[in-house]
Amino acid sequence: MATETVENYIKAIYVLCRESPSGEAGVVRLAQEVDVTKGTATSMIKRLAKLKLVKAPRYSGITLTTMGKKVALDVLRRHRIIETFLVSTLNLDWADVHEEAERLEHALSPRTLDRLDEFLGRPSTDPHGDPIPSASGKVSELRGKALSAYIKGAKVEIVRILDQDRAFLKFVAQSGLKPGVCVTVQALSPEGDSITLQVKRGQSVTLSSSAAAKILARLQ
Amino acid sequence: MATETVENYIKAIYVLCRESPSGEAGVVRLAQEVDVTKGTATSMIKRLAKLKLVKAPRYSGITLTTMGKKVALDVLRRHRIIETFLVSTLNLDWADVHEEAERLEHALSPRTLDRLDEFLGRPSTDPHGDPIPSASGKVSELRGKALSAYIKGAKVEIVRILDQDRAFLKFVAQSGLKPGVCVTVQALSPEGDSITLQVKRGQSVTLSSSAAAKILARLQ
DNA sequence: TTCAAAAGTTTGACGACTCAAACTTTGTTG
DNA sequence: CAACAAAGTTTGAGTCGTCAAACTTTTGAA
Ligand SMILES: [Mn+2]
Ligand SMILES: [Mn+2]
Ligand SMILES: [Mn+2]
Ligand SMILES: [Mn+2]
Repeated sequence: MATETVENYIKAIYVLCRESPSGEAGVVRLAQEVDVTKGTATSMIKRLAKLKLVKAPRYSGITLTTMGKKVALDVLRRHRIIETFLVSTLNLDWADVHEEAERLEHALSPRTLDRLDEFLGRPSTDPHGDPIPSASGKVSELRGKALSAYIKGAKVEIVRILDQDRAFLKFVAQSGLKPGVCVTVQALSPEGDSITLQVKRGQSVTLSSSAAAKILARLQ
Repeated sequence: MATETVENYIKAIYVLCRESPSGEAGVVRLAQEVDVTKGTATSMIKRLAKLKLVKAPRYSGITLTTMGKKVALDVLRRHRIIETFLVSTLNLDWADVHEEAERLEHALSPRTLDRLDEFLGRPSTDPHGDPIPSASGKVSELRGKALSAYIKGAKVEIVRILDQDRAFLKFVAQSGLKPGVCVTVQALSPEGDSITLQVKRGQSVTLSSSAAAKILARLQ
């Protein structure tokens, strides 16, 4: 089995590859993500390559091998099932569960994970709207577009928040923008670089475009 | 915070001290318990002493400091609450949960532990009858005497199994001797070194004295 | 009392993970 | 194109946790 550290690097590489248009991860971003120096990240990447989990040509981008992807989706599945449990069963705060799951994801056996999944009713997304990979390693990442991509008057349902940052999540929850909530695009201001949403009758929220880009929604 | 390895050593030392009549742990037994060589255990003990978690005079017995005891009870609390959850909520097998808790016990934050404890209704013992230390670090170890200590005809209730070994736990469960069950001492055979119990009307079980010594019960 | 076996310690070495700091390559940009 | 910043790599060193094997101390039988 991959060590806890290895799992963390692989998961981070997976997420970075998703995010980047080139589909490759970079050393500096990876180092930031796992909170080590870039030298440390470089040496770990060499080890991951030896373990056949990544491909990393010298001075070039990092990508996961098929095996690496499998490990990443496995960790992600554990992470998201745990988050779901912490929120829906133990009533922990939406914004706090990421950190906790970050540790617990490495300590669950397959059997216990499956029992937990069963207990939760086999959920398809976690509390942030992130899709939960299946036990066989399949995941449907595509659901919804960024709030900033909709036109004025659009009635949409929030489906996913693409950010684990506690402060951001607190703000999102405060604004009543959790997944499942329906909102209307009230105004778009390219000059002001912002978007205004009507959450409920009489309650509206203004977000910067960069914030709106991290909130996915779908029509109706 | 103490590292996972440190927590495991401290917990093992606590348990060994409980078990031994002298109240002290030995290096060889400790090494067995945490599954390392005795040389490794010795060097770890030196580190634990530097951390002020144990007292360990050279060539003599190991004891926990007040701080060490606090750490041990904290880990034990986490371990037992997790075992309770795994059995009573996720329906995992009585005999399997020890291993699982052995890993999870190091990954729970105090807040999550408390929520879990609350969710479970603040249980006072785990599925094996082991007492759960309070959040403030108090525990009542004394409850019941070994089955082998009762006289013929005694009607007793099983309260605790002093062994985490899977095979033994499977056997105990098979025999219907889980905590909470009431049995009658049917026969004692000092020659045969065994004890026979009536579990239900018509169903009886014979145990060796050494097995019976690991099962605690109380009158009535 | 003696002395072997058991208990405990020391030594030298290793793998995993990390850092700081010096270094090399790559990609812009004037 | 030159040169410079950003990205990536290398080097040397340190901590943690571990082993095997040689060593020392304690202890309990003969
Ligand atoms: Mn993690
Ligand atoms: Mn999430
Ligand atoms: Mn453990
Ligand atoms: Mn137990």
